[in-house]
Amino acid sequence: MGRGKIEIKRIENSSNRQVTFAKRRAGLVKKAREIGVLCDAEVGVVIFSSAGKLYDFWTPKTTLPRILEKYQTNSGKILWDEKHKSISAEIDRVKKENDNMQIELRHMKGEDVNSLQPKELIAIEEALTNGQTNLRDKMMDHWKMHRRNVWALNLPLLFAFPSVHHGSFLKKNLQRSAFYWQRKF
Amino acid sequence: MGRGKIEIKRIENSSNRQVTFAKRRAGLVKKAREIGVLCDAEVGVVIFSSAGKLYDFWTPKTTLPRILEKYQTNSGKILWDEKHKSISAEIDRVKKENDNMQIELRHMKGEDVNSLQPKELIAIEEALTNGQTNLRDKMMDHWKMHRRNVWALNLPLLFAFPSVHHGSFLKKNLQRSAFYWQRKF
DNA sequence: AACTATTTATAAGA
DNA sequence: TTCTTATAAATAGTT
Repeated sequence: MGRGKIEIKRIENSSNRQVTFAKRRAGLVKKAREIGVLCDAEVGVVIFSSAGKLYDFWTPKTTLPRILEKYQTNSGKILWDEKHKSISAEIDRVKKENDNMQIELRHMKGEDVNSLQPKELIAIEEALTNGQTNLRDKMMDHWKMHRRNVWALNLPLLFAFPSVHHGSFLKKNLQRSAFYWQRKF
Repeated sequence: MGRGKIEIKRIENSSNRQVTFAKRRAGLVKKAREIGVLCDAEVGVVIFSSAGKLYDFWTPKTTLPRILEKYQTNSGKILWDEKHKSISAEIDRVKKENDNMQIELRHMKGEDVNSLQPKELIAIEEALTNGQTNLRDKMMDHWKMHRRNVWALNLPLLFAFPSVHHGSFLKKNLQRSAFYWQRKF
């Protein structure tokens, strides 16, 4: 429909292509609007130019989410799946991580260990022992720093320095250092 | 464009409307295809008849999720948000749970405890001690059952029964029960 | 950005 | 309905 007939294939001349795009885009949207009005239909048109710019038209009252929802319902296609897939994978990954940590934590509390093998039990006990050792070292540092601070401030040193031991650091020392260890900070 | 000019308003005669819908729908899709080819554009057309039936067209290689993603990017409209929100909240929740467990686990390994308050340090030590106690009970049960089985099968009891102790159950008993504790199961 | 010769789409008729 | 065709509308090439 013009001075000459054209073949339907990509217009190589860039400025011609751009002009034709603008004309036909307007035409397409006009047609979409018309069929919407004439036939009482819901219509959506989405166009991206080759430059990636978006043009769209939706019949009035038609929000995109609404049309998409209808689209999903009507087509039975699982529109959201593509998007959801990656996100679901992420959730699964995190949940798995979660489960593993939960199990590890429970094991370190001595729970759910009945089905474990001897080697596993030993590994857990070792982890607990290591944790205890590390923690006690840190508690000792904490205490030493406290003691230094107390000394520097020329305050009386209230409690005996907790000695290294193999039982419960807590139980053996809590009483004599009760004030220090129980204060808020 | 026809035998007579028509006003662009809803066609009241239902069968006329239906015919026009079919014709114009075909025309619209043809135009969409043409602009897609001629102008190297991505085009999508979605049409719902007044009866709710879906017709659509997408330029080849254009999946709907892809065009929607582009749509979102280009339009800045938050297409996915509603669907997204709940799922994102779920991720956040799980990730938070994850972080907390990670912290707890690290604490039980004696890591990252420098900034903790005395009370918190004590709680962790207590947790470790409890875990150890529980675990050792279970290990003891494990051992007892093993011993019973051995007895019932009338096999020689290879190792001494591990005695209760306050040090490392592992260290004190691993040597004498090495075979049992180290076997695969 | 307008114009207009043509092609294309389609309203009404068969 | 589907096919036909006169006419309206869209638009390719031009200005």
